[in-house]
Amino acid sequence: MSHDLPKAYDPTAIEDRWAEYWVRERLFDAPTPDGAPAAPPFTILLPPPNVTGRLHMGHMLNQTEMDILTRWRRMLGDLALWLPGTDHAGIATQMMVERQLASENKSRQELGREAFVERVWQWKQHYGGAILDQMKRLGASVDWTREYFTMDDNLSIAVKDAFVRLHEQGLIYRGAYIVNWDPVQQTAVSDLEVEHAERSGKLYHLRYPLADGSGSVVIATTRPETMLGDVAVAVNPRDERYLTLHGKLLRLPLSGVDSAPEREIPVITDEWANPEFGTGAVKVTPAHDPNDFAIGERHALPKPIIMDERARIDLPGSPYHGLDRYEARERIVADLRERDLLVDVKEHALAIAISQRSGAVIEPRLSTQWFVKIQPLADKAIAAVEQGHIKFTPEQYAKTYFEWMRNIHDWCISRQLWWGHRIPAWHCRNCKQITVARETPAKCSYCGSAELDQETDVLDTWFSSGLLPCSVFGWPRHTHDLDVFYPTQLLVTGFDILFFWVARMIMLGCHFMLDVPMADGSKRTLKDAVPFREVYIHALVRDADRQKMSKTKGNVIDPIEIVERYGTDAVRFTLAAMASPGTDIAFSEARTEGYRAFANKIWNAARFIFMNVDRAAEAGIVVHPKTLVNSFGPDENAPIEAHWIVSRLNSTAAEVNKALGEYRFHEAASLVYQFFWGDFCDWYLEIVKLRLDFSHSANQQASKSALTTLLSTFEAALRLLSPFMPFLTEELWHAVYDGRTPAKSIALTRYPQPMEEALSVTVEADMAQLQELIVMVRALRKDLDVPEREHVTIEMATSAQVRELTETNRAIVEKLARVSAIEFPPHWNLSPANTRTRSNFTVGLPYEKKIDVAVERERLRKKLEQYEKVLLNAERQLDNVAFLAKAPEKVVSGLKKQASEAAMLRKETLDAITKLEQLA
RNA sequence: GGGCGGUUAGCUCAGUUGGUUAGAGCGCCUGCCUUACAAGCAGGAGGUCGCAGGUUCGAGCCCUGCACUGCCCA
Repeated sequence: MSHDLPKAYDPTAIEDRWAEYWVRERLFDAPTPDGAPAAPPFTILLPPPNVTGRLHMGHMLNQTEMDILTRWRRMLGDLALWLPGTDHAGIATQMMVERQLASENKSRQELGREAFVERVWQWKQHYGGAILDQMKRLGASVDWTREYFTMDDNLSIAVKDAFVRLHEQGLIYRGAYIVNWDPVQQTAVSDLEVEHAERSGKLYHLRYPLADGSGSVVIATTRPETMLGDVAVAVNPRDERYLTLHGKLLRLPLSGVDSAPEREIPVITDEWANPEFGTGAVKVTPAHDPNDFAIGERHALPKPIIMDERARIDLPGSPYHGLDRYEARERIVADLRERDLLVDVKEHALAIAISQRSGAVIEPRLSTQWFVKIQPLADKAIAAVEQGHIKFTPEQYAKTYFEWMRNIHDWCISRQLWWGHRIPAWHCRNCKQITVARETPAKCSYCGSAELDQETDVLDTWFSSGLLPCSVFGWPRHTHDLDVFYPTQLLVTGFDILFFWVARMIMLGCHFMLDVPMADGSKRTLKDAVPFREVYIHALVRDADRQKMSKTKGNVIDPIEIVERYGTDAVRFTLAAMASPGTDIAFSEARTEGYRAFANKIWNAARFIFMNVDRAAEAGIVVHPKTLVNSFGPDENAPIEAHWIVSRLNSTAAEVNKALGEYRFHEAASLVYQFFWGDFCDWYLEIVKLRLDFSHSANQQASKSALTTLLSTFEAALRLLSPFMPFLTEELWHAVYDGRTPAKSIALTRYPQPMEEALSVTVEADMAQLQELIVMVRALRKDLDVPEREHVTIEMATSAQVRELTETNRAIVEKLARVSAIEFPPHWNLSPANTRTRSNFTVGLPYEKKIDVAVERERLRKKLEQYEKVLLNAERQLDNVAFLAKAPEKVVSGLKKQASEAAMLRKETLDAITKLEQLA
């Protein structure tokens, strides 16, 4: 047996090897079954990381959770399919390549669209696999044969098809509206890609003179430069200050172009004007403000655009033409001041919109874009969750989801980028009509002209990723994959893309899949049209001080670096152990260090076990690994620790399975941890050392039985731990079988399931009794300063039952508490300092120690206080008639028992104090 | 402004429909190189569960108010 394990666990020595093995052997491929699947499918889709991305802690948390669940479900026997892939990430990728071009002093405009897109593909071939390679290294158990990229041909077909269908259904329209314009990227971005921040700014009070020279109006604005696009000044109709001005014309200062006079604009009345804000009079710039746009619509005002795509003033002939918006602001303010039209400048906190991608301040801008009429899709998406076809964990996210979905706006899906799915619409040069089609049309479907130009805009990236749950399985074709794997079971993701992606998948999935019949040909209902049945939303990974990680703060933790230092398993375990639903994770290296120690602990337990297997083999006792896969249980005559550890294993398995089913990763992880370290190593291994005597004089049958239970329990415990620590368990599991494993990987074995017959309440209670005794003796030894290595005699006073238990298991107590003899004297002569009392027994240790009466008195006083507190609390309730009448019997009897125990302990302690005072 | 959360040991967090002495990891103190493991073993200290009321036989958990704090949306 290759049992020469190094003394300390070194993850770097084994992880690469297994990561490569898993991929090479295609262990996690889930080929499409012929016909109906034999096992229930467990399908899960990786939220596709940006193809430009590098793995960060959020990814690692997300993937750890998915991997734990997928490995678990696979080990439960499900047909587990985890699909990996990347997102083409329109803006991010385009930016990346443009930056690369810039370093070569080139621009995409110089290159031209076709060459630029070609260049992006080259970039993708080169660097696009980085994040998936990292995933491979971390051992994600995905099916690599099904890897997708959102710009793949088949997924592009789905995108085109979805667009055309929505268009045919009248759910796509094109129109001029105010959008969030990113002047750096020069594209529209969605509301969701815009962040709001508070900045200190200024509120300018400007005077607009009346055209007839009879006076003026003072308006307040935070953006004076937009005055060049003003078409009116609005006042509230009920604002008495301005009643006389209704309908009058104002002369708009600085609006002269070339030698033309300044424009005249009307004073209009609109409820939007808030008498409380500023001066109560507000300028109206319909092309550069969403609210002003609405006013413009209501009053049929013109909507002149005064800035170009880069947010520079675009008014040929104006002295401000060509100026950047902020430069223009300064100039305009200066010019107004010079003309005495600047009345006041006040400090003002303003909310500004920032483009998430480029960091540029968003310029609201009137432009022609493509939109999805979202209400019909949202209605289905709301119904799907309301009717329980999709379940959120934590539940509160359903509320957030509803809130957003019920206040949804039409979705602007066009982007002025080159990298992405080009909108399948063709403009006719002749009749100006638009032809939308799946294939490039030869002629205009309106006038028949062949002079067609394809729309230059591309689709929002989320339009394609929103289709993934259908498109990865071949939609719009009705494939067998769709029959088998759709809907997916689960989506694991972060709350930050709840609206971006989760909501859109639900909308698009519900909308399109309703038209795809079920495998048996029956009509699909909403229940099976949903893209996934459950959504588990995880929290944010923060740094150890709970700060959000950010590049600017410099507190970003690189998961790969941490993995290299502590091992993948330790990092995974840290994330799992801290992943309590709904709570952000403050990632702490101290915890990871602790879990590396845990891995090391298991490693060393294995070394100990293998050492004994080898020793046994030398004595001719061979435990065949083959027997291990069968259900096992110690024989009737086996000692208590054998029955106990098997019972603990089974109850732990029951709890872990339950916890994983409810996405309680932290609970599952700590249960396994507790079992492996606490029960298995601290207690069972120490006890079992008593049985591993393979000399000829020993009872070989008993030794063999002990070794079998030891090895079997360990093997099962490895399986229990495997989804959390796949590398370590894979390595040790192969070692357990000495290369003759029953499967290619521990990941392909079965997850431990609780067996009723292996659970024993009695054994667990008896063992708890022994543990309590051992802990008491150890504590007494410490108090009495007994040297660590010295063996001592102990005395006990207890019931016949506990006495029998203790005598039967004398060897255990003697070994674990370093006891040489246990006596049951008829009379108790030991001093209080040498005595400890628990509810079921009193134990004493005859040992001379100069007693510090003060210390001992203080110790007893504290104990007394504790018992009295418990007693008081119990009596208070037991004296209460209402409590006795209303509380459940179990609580009452439990409390009675507790009260009598506390009373007894209290008396013992009081006696001890009395004796102590006599000594002093 | 609207919505959703959080406040429990020095730190980071658990605590499932209210029910018997509120737990864990790390850190801290003390003693041990006990031949699987010093990345270890053993023992220990440490909490009036943010504050104030209320409901209940019973509240860390439910209700109201307050304070502080985080996030989302407008």
